[in-house]
Amino acid sequence: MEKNFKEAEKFRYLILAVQRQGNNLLKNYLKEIGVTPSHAEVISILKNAQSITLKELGRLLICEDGSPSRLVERMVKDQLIERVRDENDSRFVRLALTPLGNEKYSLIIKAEAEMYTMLQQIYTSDELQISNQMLSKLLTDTPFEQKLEERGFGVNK
Amino acid sequence: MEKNFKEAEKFRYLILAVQRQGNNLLKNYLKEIGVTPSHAEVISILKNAQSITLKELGRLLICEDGSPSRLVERMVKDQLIERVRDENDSRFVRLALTPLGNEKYSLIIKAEAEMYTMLQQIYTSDELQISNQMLSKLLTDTPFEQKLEERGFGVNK
DNA sequence: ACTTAATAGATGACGTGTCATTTAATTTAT
DNA sequence: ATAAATTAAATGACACGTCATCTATTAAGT
Repeated sequence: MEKNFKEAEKFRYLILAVQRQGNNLLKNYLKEIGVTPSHAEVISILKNAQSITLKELGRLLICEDGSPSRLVERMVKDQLIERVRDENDSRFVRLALTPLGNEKYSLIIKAEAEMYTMLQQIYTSDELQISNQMLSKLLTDTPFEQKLEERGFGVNK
Repeated sequence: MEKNFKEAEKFRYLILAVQRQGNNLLKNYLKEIGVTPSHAEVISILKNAQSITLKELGRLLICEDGSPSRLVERMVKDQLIERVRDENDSRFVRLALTPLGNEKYSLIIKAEAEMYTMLQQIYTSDELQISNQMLSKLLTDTPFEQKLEERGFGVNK
């Protein structure tokens, strides 16, 4: 067994740094659109799964766990999405993009594309795949594995 | 140029997921010690660089940027560290571990070692090195590159 | 039918990180 | 020597995520 944890410790901080750096980058790209990276994630999910419930959204979100009441609350206030009580079971709230939310979506796609392009300038296609495989290994048997699976980012996708 | 951003998008969410999963794991390990991952980072830095100033701490921290006044404030209240005004230039505040902070440090080391051991059970030594190289590439010419360098996690360390 | 259990979501309280501003101390310029 | 500029840290305001608790609605058990 390894008793030298230097590389492991380095990995820990690299993951933190890369996540924060990427988030800052995306935040800047999204700033002029007036949304945060979390907003962008919600809007993207809603675009691909209209009329989802709050609970289902929570199951799909990577940026937050538990029920995203607070995040949704803010986005409703910002007129990005709207809450609609379910007809059959009024415990559920179904979420939908507003016209404003739809407008933002097309802008978000462009901002994200810029970031992904930048990433592809640093990593070759092979490197990106290898990195994804390596990172995926760390999520085996964690709640995130299922989230990513349901989002279409599973191992064999 | 790639127009298919699927892998890049997957990478984005994998980084977020891995960071959050790792943070949750560490948070649980540290819970019984009564400190957070951020606390652990500060304590580790202070152990290796006694009598550092608040500003220098800010330069070294990965978990937060800017001046970590708030983080330090809470840790002082928790009696983990103490503030000492610099004799020569009383604008500066020098930070030092309290006896309690020192006690926590030895426990933190053990908790972190458990996590690093777990990581080493998932990754081979080679995989870990490759991952670190890959992640490091993303931080080229970013503020984090310098932080990691100063922390002893530079490219050739 | 009525009571109890389970479920979805909302809410209060809290810890946390960030930014802009303010305060205090030192350095520089005149 | 004095005034202005610079610097370190503290502080107020705010956005965010998490947890425990509460409310409302539906389902299950008797």
